[in-house]
Amino acid sequence: MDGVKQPEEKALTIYDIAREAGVSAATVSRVLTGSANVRPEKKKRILEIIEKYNFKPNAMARGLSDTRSKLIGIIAADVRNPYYAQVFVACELAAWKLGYTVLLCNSLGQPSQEKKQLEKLHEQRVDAVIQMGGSVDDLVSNVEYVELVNSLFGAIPMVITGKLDGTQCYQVQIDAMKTMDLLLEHLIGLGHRDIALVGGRMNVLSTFEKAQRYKQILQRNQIDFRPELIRETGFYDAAGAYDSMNGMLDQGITPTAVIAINDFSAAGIVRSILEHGYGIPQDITVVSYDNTYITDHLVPKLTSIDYNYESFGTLLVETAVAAAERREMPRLQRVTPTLVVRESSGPAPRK
Amino acid sequence: MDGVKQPEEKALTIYDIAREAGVSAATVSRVLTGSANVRPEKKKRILEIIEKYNFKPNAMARGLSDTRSKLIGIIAADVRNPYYAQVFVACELAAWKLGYTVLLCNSLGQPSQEKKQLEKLHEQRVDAVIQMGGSVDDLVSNVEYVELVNSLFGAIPMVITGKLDGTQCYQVQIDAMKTMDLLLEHLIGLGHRDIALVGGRMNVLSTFEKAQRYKQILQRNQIDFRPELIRETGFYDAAGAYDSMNGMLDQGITPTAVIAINDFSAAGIVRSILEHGYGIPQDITVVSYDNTYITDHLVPKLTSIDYNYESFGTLLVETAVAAAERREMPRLQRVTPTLVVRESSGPAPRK
DNA sequence: TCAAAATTTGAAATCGGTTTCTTTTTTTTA
DNA sequence: TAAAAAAAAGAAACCGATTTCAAATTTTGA
Repeated sequence: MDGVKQPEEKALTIYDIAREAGVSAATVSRVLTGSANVRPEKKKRILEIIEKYNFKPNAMARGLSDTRSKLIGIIAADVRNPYYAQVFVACELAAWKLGYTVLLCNSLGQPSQEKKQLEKLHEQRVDAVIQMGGSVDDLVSNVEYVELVNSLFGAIPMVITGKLDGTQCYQVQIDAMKTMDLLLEHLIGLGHRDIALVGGRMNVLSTFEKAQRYKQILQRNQIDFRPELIRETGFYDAAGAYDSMNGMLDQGITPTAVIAINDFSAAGIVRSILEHGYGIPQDITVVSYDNTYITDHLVPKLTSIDYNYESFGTLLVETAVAAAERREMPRLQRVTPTLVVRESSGPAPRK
Repeated sequence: MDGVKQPEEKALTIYDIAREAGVSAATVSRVLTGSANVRPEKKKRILEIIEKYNFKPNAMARGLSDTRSKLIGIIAADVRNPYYAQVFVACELAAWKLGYTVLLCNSLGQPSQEKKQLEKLHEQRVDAVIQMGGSVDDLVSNVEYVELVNSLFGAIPMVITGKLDGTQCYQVQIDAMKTMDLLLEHLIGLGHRDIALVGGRMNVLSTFEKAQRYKQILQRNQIDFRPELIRETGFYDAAGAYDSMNGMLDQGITPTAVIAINDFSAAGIVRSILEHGYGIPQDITVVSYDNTYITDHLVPKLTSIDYNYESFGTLLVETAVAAAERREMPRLQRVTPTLVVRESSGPAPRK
């Protein structure tokens, strides 16, 4: 093969800069960190040399010496799900502003993978870990994972989007109850009373909370709760929701509105409804969670709950950094969602 | 606030392990790296202690000492685009298998950001960088970026998915010509002759190549090239393609097939076509690039070009690691795409 | 059984920064 | 102008691994 070999070349060190500037390494370091005074003319000279070679101090050496890597580990269930991608990008931006870099790991729904990744992040000596999805979203916490987190916790603070019983993790949650309040207020306001809830798994904290709130609000509005309108699919994908919705419609159960547990599920639900010959929203209204770009791509565009990703990501990172720097932070914080109304929701049809 | 402060706790070191095992740190290190023999009974004892405390060696210290961080930096245009997310996850999996961890940066289409990120990755002393999207996809390479890459190249090998003139970057490309061959073979085989190409920007290498090949293949099939059927939108999003497709249809130009430059664009095109009262694929066939889950979510499901993400990601990472380890690798490698036929493509309607 | 060879092991240097502790230089003030 | 105070800068230790080199131990074989 017409192979090519990468040239070997070592990067400059602080000593190279020091030599060229005729000062000691300590002085260069002081310029780099700004931790102490350096005579202006020397400082200028050193900065010029740094600039000239575009010198960047070795982060490993720096991190070793001050035991701070300036790295934040992020464990997400799967960035291919735009929900996680949105949160991730928001985190990256926020981290960048604070001088931190992010290390992303996708657990892909495998608890064993989460463990390995957390250990790997520890090995990299990340200053903090943010975890979203996976074990930290389960209603019943995974004992093994709890143990690992606890054994690491003194060294690595963790910020999670759900909960992990028996740990001291910082929690930044989206107010799940509030999301359901917004959706049902919207739907009931439009005259809907037969409202289905499709997708997800009830042993996921947020899904469970949503379902609980759903029942509560129906009751408060004197609407009978019909168990057959809640469809737990086990997944958060389109296929599961599609099958589930097909099942419901095939059984002759026709709600006037459907709440999809996320945008992926909404895609499957929309397909099922259209294939059954119903119009959206004339016959059936569809609303969803996450407000990813999918809401914009489907026909009709979806009414969806927005999590305000920018502030969500910012809060996650700020909490992580504060914890890393051993500043005081509330153990639990909540982000307020909003409702974005688009084409897929309309008044309930007359019976 | 009911604030909480993170406990301070230092992680174990190799010296702690050595002390407890009654050996020197060097011996522990030898067990960790497997670089030299250690008497079996000692090795066993040391491993037990490591296991007992779940000790993980400090990656910064290790990296400093052997000048290998075992980190691969990835600069992507935007993981919120599922195309990049798919490639990224494939890279992460491949990297993990080789013992590397990935650092993800989203350049979000800003060249200044790319520069900063590349410098940051250098600061972290990543062993290699993989870049997809942004400057490395431009037909005309950005001089400033080329300079930066060249100045860093001795220290950090780069693998890119496009090209960067004047650099020695390793290239792993998707065979763009082949993608167009597959699509046109499919469409022409179905009887289509009025085939539009919508979305993207011609100063992006892959898009340019696709358009070139498009003309070539039409000519080869004695089909007149109609310039008004190529619509450069400047973007790779749904909105741009939607506007563009609306423009085309409103002008009374009605192709029987439309090639969308990516799945996002396809979403916009589908919407436009449906809103104009045409059926897909009865009246107009739509095919797209990327084969992300979006193809599955739209109604109808999209026929799309698949890049075989797993092998693409694997090749990117293997090239990066080989370059990092100064092994010989071909400068240019290509990945072969395939066509996935779904509901959105059908025979050309009779005139 | 004992010297020679082979294998293990530990002490110390090293990687490239930061930081403490002195020493030197500069500035202030009497 | 000289002494005291303040500021700047260098030498050296340190962070936690790996690795070289030399010393100690074990194994081999005559």
